[in-house]
Amino acid sequence: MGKSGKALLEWEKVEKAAEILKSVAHPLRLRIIELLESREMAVGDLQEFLGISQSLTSQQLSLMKARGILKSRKNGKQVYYYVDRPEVIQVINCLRKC
Amino acid sequence: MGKSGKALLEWEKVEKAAEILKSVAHPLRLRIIELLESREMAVGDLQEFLGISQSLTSQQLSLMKARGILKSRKNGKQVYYYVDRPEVIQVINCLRKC
DNA sequence: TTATAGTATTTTAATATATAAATATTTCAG
DNA sequence: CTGAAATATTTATATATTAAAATACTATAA
Repeated sequence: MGKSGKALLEWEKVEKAAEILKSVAHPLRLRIIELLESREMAVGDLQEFLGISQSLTSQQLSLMKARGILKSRKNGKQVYYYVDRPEVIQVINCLRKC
Repeated sequence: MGKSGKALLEWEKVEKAAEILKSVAHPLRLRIIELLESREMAVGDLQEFLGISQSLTSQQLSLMKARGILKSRKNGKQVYYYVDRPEVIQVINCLRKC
């Protein structure tokens, strides 16, 4: 089994990983991802669930969408968001275990 | 097996988790944790390995120590740092797999 | 002691993030 | 069309983070 330790991430990947972590390292955003883990949800429902303003909800969603964490789908007047990056769910599961 | 989804984290825990993620969501800090994953290291060695200034090295280490991610041990003039929170290593392993 | 190697802290300036508030856009019912 | 519901964007302000530079601290050798 060759060398003892695991290989380090390349620097570019470290930066990418840090960016993903940053996108998620916020209480509201973590909660949003938890909520979206099992099903897609419309903005309004998320907003109600979180008890925060419409614009704050939308801002957080846009941020995560821009960084590739979430995707969205339009249905009439509603916009449904869902997780597009399974690894962030894994990360949260890691944390949940602690 | 009762309910279908997993339970959401309590709000306090969400905040704590976000704080931990934030402490780690930075390329230099991620790299430092990777380096410390298998062994403790002295500040000077880390500094050389990372190719950054002494004070930046120390600042990052202090930050993570203050947040409970790292601990340190003094030996003469040197200070050795090591990871005190195994879960952050797991999180990084999650990311490495992607 | 004193000099120095190793580390830590403080200060500062630039940049980024968080949030609220106001405004804009889109879609559909009527 | 027009109005209203749902969502998005913009703007402004407060706060936090980043990183460099300068300075301070601490342990040891001499």
